[in-house]
Amino acid sequence: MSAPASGRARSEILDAAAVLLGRDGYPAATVRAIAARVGIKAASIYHHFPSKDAIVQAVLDRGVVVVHEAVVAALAALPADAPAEVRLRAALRAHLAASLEHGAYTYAAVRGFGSVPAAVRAPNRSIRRAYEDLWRGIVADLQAEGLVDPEIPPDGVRLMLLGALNWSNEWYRPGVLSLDDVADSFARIVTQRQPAANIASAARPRIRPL
Amino acid sequence: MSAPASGRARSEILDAAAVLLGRDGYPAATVRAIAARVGIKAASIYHHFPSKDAIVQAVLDRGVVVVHEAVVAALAALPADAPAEVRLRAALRAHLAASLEHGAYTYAAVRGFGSVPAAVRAPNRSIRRAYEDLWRGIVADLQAEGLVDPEIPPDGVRLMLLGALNWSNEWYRPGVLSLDDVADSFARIVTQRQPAANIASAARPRIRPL
DNA sequence: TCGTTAGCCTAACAAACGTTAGGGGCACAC
DNA sequence: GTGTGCCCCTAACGTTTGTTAGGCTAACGA
Repeated sequence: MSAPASGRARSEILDAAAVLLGRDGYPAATVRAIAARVGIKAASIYHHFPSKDAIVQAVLDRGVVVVHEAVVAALAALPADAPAEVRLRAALRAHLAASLEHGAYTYAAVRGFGSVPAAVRAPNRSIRRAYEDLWRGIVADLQAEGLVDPEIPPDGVRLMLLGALNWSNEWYRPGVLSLDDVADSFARIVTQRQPAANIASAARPRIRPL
Repeated sequence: MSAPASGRARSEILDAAAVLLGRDGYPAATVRAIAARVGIKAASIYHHFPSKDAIVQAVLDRGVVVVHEAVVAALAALPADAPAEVRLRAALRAHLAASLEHGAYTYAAVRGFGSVPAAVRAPNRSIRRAYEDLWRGIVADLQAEGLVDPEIPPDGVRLMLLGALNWSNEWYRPGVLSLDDVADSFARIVTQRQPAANIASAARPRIRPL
C-alpha cells in the first residue's frame, strides 16, 4: 500500500495537501482536490498514502520540523560563545525565513492545526513541544545575561515570542516589512536594545536608547 | 426562515457551534452535531438560521466583537489622562479576560478562522481590522510617551502584541499563570518597566530595573 | 372558538466525502 | 519473450453532508 519515504509523486502530494490545508483548511483539502493539483485521480493517492489523515499528519509534522531544523542550523552556525542577543536574533530570523520558504507547510501547521481531527493532532503535539524547549533555552540565556528582566516569568517571554512568530504567518507578506525588519523589531521589543552590529540591519540609523 | 436576532434557541445554537468550531474545527461542526448539543434535530436549525455558514459567520464575528468591546470598555473606564502604560495594561488584561470568559467564541474565531470557507472569512476581516486599529492607537501612544523605542516600527510592535494575545488561546489555562501574570508579563516585555503601582500585581516583589 | 404562528418533527434529496476493487500499460529483470 | 512490480485508471461502495418539503403540536390574539 503506502510507498517508501521517497518518490516524486509522494512529495507532490504533500505539497498539494499543504497548500490546500493552509489556504482553505481541512474540509477543503479533500483527497480529490489534492489529487487534482498533482494531476492524478483520487484513487491513485492510495498508492502513496494509506489514508487522507496520514497525508495531513505528514504535512503538519513537516511544518513544525522544517522550522525547528532551520533554527537549530542557524544556532549551530554561530560561534559557541555567541551572546544571547545574537542567538535570539539568529533564531528569530531563521524561524521567519523558514516559515516563509516553506510557507505552505508552516501555514498548514499553524492554521490547519485547529481544524484537524484530534487523532491527527495528538502526535503533532510532541514535535511542537521539542521546538518549544529550544526556545525555553534561548529565553533562559537572555535572562541569565540580563537582557530581559529576570523577574518576568520565562514562560511569559517564551509564549509571547512564539505567539508572535506563529501569528506572523497570518500577516507577513514579503515587501511590506522585510524579514530582517520583523526579526529586528521582535528582538528589540524583547530586549529594548540596539541591534548587534554584526547582524542584519547594520546600516539602520541609530537613536539614543531610552 | 431565519428568526429575529433574539431567542433562547438561537443563542444556544451559537454556543454549541462555537464549542464545536473551536474544539474540532469547521468539519466537525456539522449541522447535526450542533443540533444534538442543543437537543433538537438538524432540520430545526433552519428555523433559526438560513444556513450553516450563517451560524459559523455569526460565531466568528462574535468572537472578535466580544473582545473588542471588552477592551473598549476597559479603556473607557480609565481616567481620560491615563498614561499609555496604564492603558496598555488595561487593554491586555481586558483582552485576555474576554478571551477566557467567552472562550468558545474567541477560540473559534482564532482557530476556526483558518478552516472556514473563504466566503465566510471575508466579512469577518473588516471586523478584525477595526480591532487592529484600536491597538495601533495604543502602540502610537506608547511610543509617543517614550515607553517603547520610537524607532521600532509600530507595526512590528502591534503585530507582536496581537500575535501574542491571539496565540494565548492555544496555551492559556487558568491556574498555571494567572491572567494578571500574563498581562503583566506582556506589558513588561514591551515596555521593560516595573508595573504601575495602581494596576494588578502591586504586591509583587520588586527588583532593580535593568 | 378559530386562525395564525412558532418551533419542532420525520423523511428524504442530491452531492460530496473517504475508500476499495479490479484492471490496463509501461519499464525493467531474467 | 515473459514475468513482476509500479503507477495510474475507471467505477463503484457506503456514509455523511447541507438542505428542503411537509406535517404535527402547543400557545396566543381576536
